[in-house]
Amino acid sequence: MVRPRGMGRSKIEIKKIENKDSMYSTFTKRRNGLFRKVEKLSTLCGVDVAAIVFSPKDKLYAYGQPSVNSVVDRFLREEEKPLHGDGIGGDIDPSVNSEIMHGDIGDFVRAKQEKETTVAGRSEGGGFLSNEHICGMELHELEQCKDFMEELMKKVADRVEETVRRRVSLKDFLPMNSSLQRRLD
Amino acid sequence: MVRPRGMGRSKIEIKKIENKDSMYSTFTKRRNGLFRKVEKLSTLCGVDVAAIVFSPKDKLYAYGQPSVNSVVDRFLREEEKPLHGDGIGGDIDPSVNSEIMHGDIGDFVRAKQEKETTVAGRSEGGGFLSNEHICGMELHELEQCKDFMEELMKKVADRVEETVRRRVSLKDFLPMNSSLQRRLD
DNA sequence: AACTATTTATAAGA
DNA sequence: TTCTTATAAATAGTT
Repeated sequence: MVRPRGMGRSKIEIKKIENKDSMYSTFTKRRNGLFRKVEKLSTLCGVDVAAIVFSPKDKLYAYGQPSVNSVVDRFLREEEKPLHGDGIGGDIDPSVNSEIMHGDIGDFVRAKQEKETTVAGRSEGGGFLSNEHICGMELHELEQCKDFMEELMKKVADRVEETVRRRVSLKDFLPMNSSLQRRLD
Repeated sequence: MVRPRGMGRSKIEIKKIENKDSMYSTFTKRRNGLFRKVEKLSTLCGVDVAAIVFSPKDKLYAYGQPSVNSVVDRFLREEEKPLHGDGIGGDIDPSVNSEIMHGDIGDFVRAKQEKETTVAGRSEGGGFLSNEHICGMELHELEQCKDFMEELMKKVADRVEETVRRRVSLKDFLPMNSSLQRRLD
């Protein structure tokens, strides 16, 4: 049977798409494409990236590594600093850049990966706690998960105390709190 | 005149690029590519979009329509609304209930999820994050650890919300993230 | 920066 | 919505 050979893509003008169906279709495809790009950029370069998109119906979609909130919080902290411009539809190049090691979580994770455990903070593929995992858990399992994470937090907090040699409360782990950030920058 | 120079591109694995020169080059190219995508999506669909990127040296780059700040502000306002959760890597579905769109990013997550992993977090002994591990971490690594756990917390919280469909007192969770806290209060 | 072989993204259709 | 496929767009490796 002779299929009229698929029609391929045609070049389109970059201007608002008037046909609503086409527009929604394009929106979904391109939004997904954008998020894929974010993920790849983040993984390839070990950097924090986020994209925030409002749909034609004003629904919010956002994606970020390590999380949208952490990137936004970081953005806001930078914003507070003077000496940088915000481009309207423009770009920003804020002042100082410290020599912070932007190591991936994979640094400490990789060591453990030998034992079949992928920790996917930077999702290299459903890792340590994938969405599938979490969605497959019952409440009691979630509770165990909670307990486990509490334990981890304590360990980390303890370690921070040792390292920094002064009191560090768990509050310092709040993304908004800049004191820890300052020490790390 | 046919010049045989220039090899074409080759496919690359999506994992951290170790060679710094290549990495910086890739970072710049892909960051620009990302911003181009943002602009096109915004124009074609008439929507607000922003992308925030931190470079390997922690410099901030951002682009948005109509401006980064307006999109971020809008994002934050949506964030404050109750009944929505962060998903994988931080995709969000505010306002409207259910119809969760975790599938968006989840698409490629699923695709890579050929390898099942165990919820290794609950390791009984010497698991994912042993004391050894934590004590071997530098501050920047602890920071990464923090971010990672924040992400996990969100996933779990989100799952609880979906499961129970009512407010659940996760206040017992450690106060790691203010926005999470707000949602749960 | 520029170049170009390839890979990736995607517009139209089905 | 999902898939197919021709074609446009992005980009890795190199100069």
